Amino acid sequence: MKSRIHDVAERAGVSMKTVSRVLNREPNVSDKTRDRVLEAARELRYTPNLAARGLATSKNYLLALLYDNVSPSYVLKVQQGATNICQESGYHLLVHPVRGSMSLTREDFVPILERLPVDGVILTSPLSDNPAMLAALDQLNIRHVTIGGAVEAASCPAIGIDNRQAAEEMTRFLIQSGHKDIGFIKGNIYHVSARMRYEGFKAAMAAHGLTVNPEWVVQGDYSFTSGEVAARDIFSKATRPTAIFASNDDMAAGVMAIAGHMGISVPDDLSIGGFDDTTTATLVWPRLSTIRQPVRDMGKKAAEFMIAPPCRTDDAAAVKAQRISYEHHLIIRESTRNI
Amino acid sequence: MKSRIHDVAERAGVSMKTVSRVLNREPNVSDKTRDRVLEAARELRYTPNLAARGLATSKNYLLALLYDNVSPSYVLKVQQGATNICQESGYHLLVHPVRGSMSLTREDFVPILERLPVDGVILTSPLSDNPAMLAALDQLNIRHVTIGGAVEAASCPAIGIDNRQAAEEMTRFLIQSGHKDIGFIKGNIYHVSARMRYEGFKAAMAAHGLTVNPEWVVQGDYSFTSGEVAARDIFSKATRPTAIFASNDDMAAGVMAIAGHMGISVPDDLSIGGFDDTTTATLVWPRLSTIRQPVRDMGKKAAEFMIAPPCRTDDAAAVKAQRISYEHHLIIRESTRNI
DNA sequence: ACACATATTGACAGCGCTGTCATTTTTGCT
DNA sequence: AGCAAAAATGACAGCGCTGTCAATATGTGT
Repeated sequence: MKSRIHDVAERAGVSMKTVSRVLNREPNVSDKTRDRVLEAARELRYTPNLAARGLATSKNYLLALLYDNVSPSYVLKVQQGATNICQESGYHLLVHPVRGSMSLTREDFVPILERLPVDGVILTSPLSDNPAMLAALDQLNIRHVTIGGAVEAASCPAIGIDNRQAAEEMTRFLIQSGHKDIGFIKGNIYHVSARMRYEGFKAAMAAHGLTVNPEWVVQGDYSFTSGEVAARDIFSKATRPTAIFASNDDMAAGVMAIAGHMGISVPDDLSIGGFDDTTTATLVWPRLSTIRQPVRDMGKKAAEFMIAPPCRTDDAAAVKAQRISYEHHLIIRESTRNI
Repeated sequence: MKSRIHDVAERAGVSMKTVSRVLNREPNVSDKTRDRVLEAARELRYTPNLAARGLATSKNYLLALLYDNVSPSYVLKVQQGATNICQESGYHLLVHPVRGSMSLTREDFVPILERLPVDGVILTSPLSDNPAMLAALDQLNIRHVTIGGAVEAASCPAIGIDNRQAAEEMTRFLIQSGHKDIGFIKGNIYHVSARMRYEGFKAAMAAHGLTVNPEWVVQGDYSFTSGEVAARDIFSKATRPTAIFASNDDMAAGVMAIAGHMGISVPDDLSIGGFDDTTTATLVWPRLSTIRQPVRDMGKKAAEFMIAPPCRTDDAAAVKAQRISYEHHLIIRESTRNI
């Protein structure tokens, strides 16, 4: 039924070790032998036994993707990218939700991580910036990479975008569309990305000599509902902004829902900007102008980092090469207009 | 650093085999010994080596969740349920997208499945009803369970809801709200669920002596965009229905977008019913009336089936117990109203 | 043709665990 | 107490693979 390396070796007339060498692309195998082995393997539909290989090499050929509470489409895209790369390298991806990560301590994470039989962990925001998680990973000496967290200051491979600059760009776009009265909905306080986006917003406003009306700046948590709450809050003030920049799409959708509810027309009475270009952005009507990040590519790159042999931590250049800021793109749709 | 079963055995003053027995909850261990072993294991922070265990038992302690193109929130919920159960049993979940599954043949699936080092596969719709996939699974003798496919006729453990009855219920609700002119948007033709929902719709209409206007029945594919296209189509006819039942939430959202675009007010001019109660349903405004299925529970049950020892296929009662129809619930929100 | 360096190949142990089966201990009963 | 049956425990092999290192084949320079 299931063929072993032994069978392939016999069929090819070589030793098991030679088969192993061919299969693992080790050097020092003559071309003739290699071909013979590959053919035998193909004929026997041989596939290596992961467990045995793992036992012998003390590798698991498994990566874990950890997430908490991010939008489904975001996780799924990261997942797709990572899975792609894993497949190419004979790895597999374990997906693991972590609930309520923000109230967990290092001691809570350790047992979770301990029983994850993986060679590397991919963290998505807000886990990316969770010091307890990072400490647990370090303690257990598990390789990891973060997505969507702080990139510059990262103590491990980190992948993200320049949230500050992206938020500036969106804000600038709104300003250039004629908006002066712009509201802002802040994201989850635990996400570094949320802070950076707010910074970017303030910077762009200041750069154009506009003042930020504190009544129109509301704390959200990246959820649709928090967007609704924030919108209600803003609309309850004496004056109304002509545009609202929500720091993610879900919250922007929340604003839109409330606007719809209150008979405020988007984009005629109110322009709305989002962030992330998740499926939500095109699901609502009018569709959201937003910032797109190459999430799938980020997932790919993360998996690549985890699969590649670890770079020596004393090689500063190599370490730095593991901190990557991807390009973002401003996507203009129907939720914003010139005034 | 990493402790092995050997260390635990030494510390507890017993043989490795006894430790193994305790850890695997095998019978025939005295309580005193068990306690001693468990304590030793705890002190040493012992966690079993999956690879070694897998090699010895020729099990992998891994399940795979295969999906193609379903809505992200749906997959993620199934995933959460399955992961829960896996964790309890020391299993792990591999998540694996399969793109364009409908044009793939058995020969295409075999290599994909072959290199999946798992003990069981969980299929979500439309994979659940894909004969090529099921054939490949059978050929490779891989245990599997389907979610959201046909339940009654299934040749393997199958989990779902009664789509027909659920669709009837939604239709009945619309009719009882005073609607007589009801349009229907059909789901992806490859999904058995889509056919059943359409059947249910027709049945309910017939049961109330209402005729289905073929101009208002449009083929969709479960995507948001197809909902938009279908809506445009329906709205281009001479007369307009007072309600549209889209066979999933994404398409319903598409209808809503077009309605918004065309100045058709929901629910005043048009009631819209969805299906699935995904996050989309509460993301749009007005929120969708829809049918909720216990997706997370279904994921849990699926994992349970795969982890439990296989039931003898000659035991008809046990086989039948592996075909489960969950209860659904009609959720009434703001997208529908009495007329 | 020879000695030597280099490239290729193979024998074998052992990764950490569990299944089998033999051995020892406990229990129940007369 | 004495015996058989049952329960608890342990010794050991081996799951399928790769790392180590020794053995063999091939090539090079004289």
